[in-house]
Amino acid sequence: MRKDNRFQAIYKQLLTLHGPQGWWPIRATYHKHDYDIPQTPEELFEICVGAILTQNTSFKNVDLALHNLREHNLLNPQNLLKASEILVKTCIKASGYFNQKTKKLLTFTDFFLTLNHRKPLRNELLSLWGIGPETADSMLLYGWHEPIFVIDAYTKRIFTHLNLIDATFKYEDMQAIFEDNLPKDYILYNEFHALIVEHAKQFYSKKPYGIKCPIKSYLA
DNA sequence: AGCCAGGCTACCG
DNA sequence: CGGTAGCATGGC
Repeated sequence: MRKDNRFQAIYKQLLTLHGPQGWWPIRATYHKHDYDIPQTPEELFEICVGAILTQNTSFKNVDLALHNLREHNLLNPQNLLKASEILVKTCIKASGYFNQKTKKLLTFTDFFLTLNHRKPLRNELLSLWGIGPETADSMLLYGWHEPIFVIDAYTKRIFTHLNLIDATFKYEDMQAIFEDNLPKDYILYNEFHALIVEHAKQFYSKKPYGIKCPIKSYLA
């Protein structure tokens, strides 16, 4: 099947508009031209924790939570499991849904330790309570450098607005459209998703969505 | 003062 | 199967 080259063209447009984003932030720092993150097991764990905490939550609030966890030396799987639930909840309070997210973190951390440094399968992540497709794919992409395209609310909003995907498609169907129309490239998927988020924050955060979106005139 | 944020689960018809 | 209430806080 031939590729729809509009997907890669939009990527290039977004990169020109916003510049490299350098996800995933580690210790609140974006690494604009460094795609070799994480570099240590603890950085990998921090990415996974951040992926859970950022569910339906701005990363600003997540950053406050990560800071508290770091202060208490809890960005470490063994220490996190040893800590009291009260302490964990207190640390992550700013990221919202702290009761649910504490349970999610502990469930995930149990599983993380059983990995013994191997990469998890997507289905293994999805089987965990509290890990859905976006969280699993974010971990696999940004943590384990698996070339897998992350679909989030912003991606759906922008690309349905641009009439490039059907709003009724399910997660994996939308993901397949991106992956079928793009080279299977970790760095491309890494940047593209980050650029989508930045672009959505600028042009698709409040209704009516996309009014001043420069990509629209480019496509037309 | 609302509305929104880098979702997921449980439960309903 | 699709649709949606509930979860919770901080920023703007």
